[in-house]
Amino acid sequence: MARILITSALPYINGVKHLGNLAGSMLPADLHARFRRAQGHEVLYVCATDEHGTPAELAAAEAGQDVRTYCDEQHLLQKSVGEAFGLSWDWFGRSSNPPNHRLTQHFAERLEDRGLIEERVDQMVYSIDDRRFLPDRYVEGTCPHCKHPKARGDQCDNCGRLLDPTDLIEPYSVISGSTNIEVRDTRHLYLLQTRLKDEIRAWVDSKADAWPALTRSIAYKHLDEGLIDRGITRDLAWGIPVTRGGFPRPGFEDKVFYVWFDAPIEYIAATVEWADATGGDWRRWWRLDAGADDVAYVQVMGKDNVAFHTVSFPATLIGSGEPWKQVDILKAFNWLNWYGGKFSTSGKRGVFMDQALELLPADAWRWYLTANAPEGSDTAFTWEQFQTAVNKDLADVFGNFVNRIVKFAEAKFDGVVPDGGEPGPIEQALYANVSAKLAELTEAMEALEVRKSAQALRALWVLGNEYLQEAAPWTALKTDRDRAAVVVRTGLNLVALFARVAQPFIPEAAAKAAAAVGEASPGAWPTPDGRAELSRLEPGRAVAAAEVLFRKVEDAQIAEWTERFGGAD
RNA sequence: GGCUGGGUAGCUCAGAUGGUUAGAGCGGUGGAUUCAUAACCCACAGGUCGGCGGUUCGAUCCCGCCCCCAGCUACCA
Repeated sequence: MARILITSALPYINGVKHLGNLAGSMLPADLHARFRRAQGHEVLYVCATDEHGTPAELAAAEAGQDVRTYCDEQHLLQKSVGEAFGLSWDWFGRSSNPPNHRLTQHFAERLEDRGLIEERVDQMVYSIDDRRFLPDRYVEGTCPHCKHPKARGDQCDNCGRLLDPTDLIEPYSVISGSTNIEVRDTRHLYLLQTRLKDEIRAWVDSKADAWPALTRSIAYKHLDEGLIDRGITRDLAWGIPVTRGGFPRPGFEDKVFYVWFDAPIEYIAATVEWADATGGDWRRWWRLDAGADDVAYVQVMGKDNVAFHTVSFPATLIGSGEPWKQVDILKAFNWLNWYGGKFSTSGKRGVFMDQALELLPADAWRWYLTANAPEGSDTAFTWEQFQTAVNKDLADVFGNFVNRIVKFAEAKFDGVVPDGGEPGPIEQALYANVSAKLAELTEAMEALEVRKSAQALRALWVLGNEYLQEAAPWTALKTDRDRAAVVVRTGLNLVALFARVAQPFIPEAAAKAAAAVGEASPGAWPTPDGRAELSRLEPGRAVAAAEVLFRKVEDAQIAEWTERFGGAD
């Protein structure tokens, strides 16, 4: 038994997340957490809302709320939606909570003590009417190169050139539209990553073999281009105050730490929140000097987050000089696309988590999003494919298998696991096939290969249908009741097995399937011994057909949803 | 612009350290079966493996150039 720490990228506080966010971080992390728990490992899966930064302040203002109230509401909303999706967090924290304040300030002070922090003066655009500094992309104006009228301060979307806000012709604030803006000096703290580059590279070298290609290449890209020093504070009101010696840092009273500095620290802080609430020991998971050296730490995220997790956050931890647990496996996902474009909050493109649950149960979405996870490249969401995944895989192959064999047992064997007979050649072949597929599934699950895992699981379900087709208990029953009893007993064992291995993917349906054959769920992850795993249910045990596990999605529903959510352009 | 990843059957994607017939699911066609959610099971798919050129006995897999999509480019997160 091992100890496994799992974190998924923190969802930003600004509204319920769309299916792309779910598919690329929280869901695969949950899949792995459930799998590892079923294997009997000690698992801690933590997540949190990422609450600081400019967008949160602006969204709160737009909602007419103060930021704290806004974040309180959004946090509860995201928490409840996540739970409704079956995300099995051991803790879902908040980056705005006190533990993260303490830890973030600790790291910054610690880094400064070690000579890795420096004050520098930046020039930033200040909007006089908005009374705030503006990040580059919150300034827009006319592109000096192509004359596009809505070029952002960091880049022109029309001609693709990189820009400075001062390059723009007739710049204005995106927030208010005001042209009453100017460039002001502002003092900020910089983390001197240049002094850590050798240590960071050495650390990446030590880890990279275990990382997938996407993760590894992004990490080395940043290292090879050369690390630069990073500003870790911002001119904002909402965030973690900048301290020195435990007191407000002179000259930084109106500044806070940059959201990307404090957000990853929340992985640790969320564990502190968990420990405070449950009496657990957070140091045992995070401090190598407190027993964390045997922890395997898995991070799951979208590809846009990789640099922060392979370079920036490690810089913080390495620079502290303290024995912090660092990531071992870093799994990154590409994007789930929406009909040729992206899912987009502002553009109301795509389906959001709360909306999805209004349409169908979480399991339907969980299955689709894992079986079609954007692993190797960006992946397109289509309603047609979603319908197919639910109808074919879940209803026809899995749901129908459970239903057909349990109903048969009810009709012909008094609703109990039948006794009598001995396994024959067909069962021997089944044992071998099941053993092979179980091994394949387990291997893929351990490697966090999500699509491959889903394929192996489906292949396992197909083995059940193939077996019934070949063994044909309905025919055997006419001449040889013992033979039929063997087949039905084996089939019911398959149901129990399927429920256990399906549980990480589709926990609700797996629990129903397990209950149909009198099993609890979640059950233990099976060994790759097909014979043993299919000989577990004792004869005489009562079984009862569940309600239909998965109802089919009708063409009319797909048409309606396509209409409602935009679907094809 | 630079860097990174991707461009494979109608659709969504696997895969190959270069070598006889490039795979899966879905869709489509044919067949078998009747226990079950008109479900399941079996068989069949000939796609210039983005384009052009090169290396090689041989390239879809190596090299060069080009085109397209995505990400990052450090003050969006």
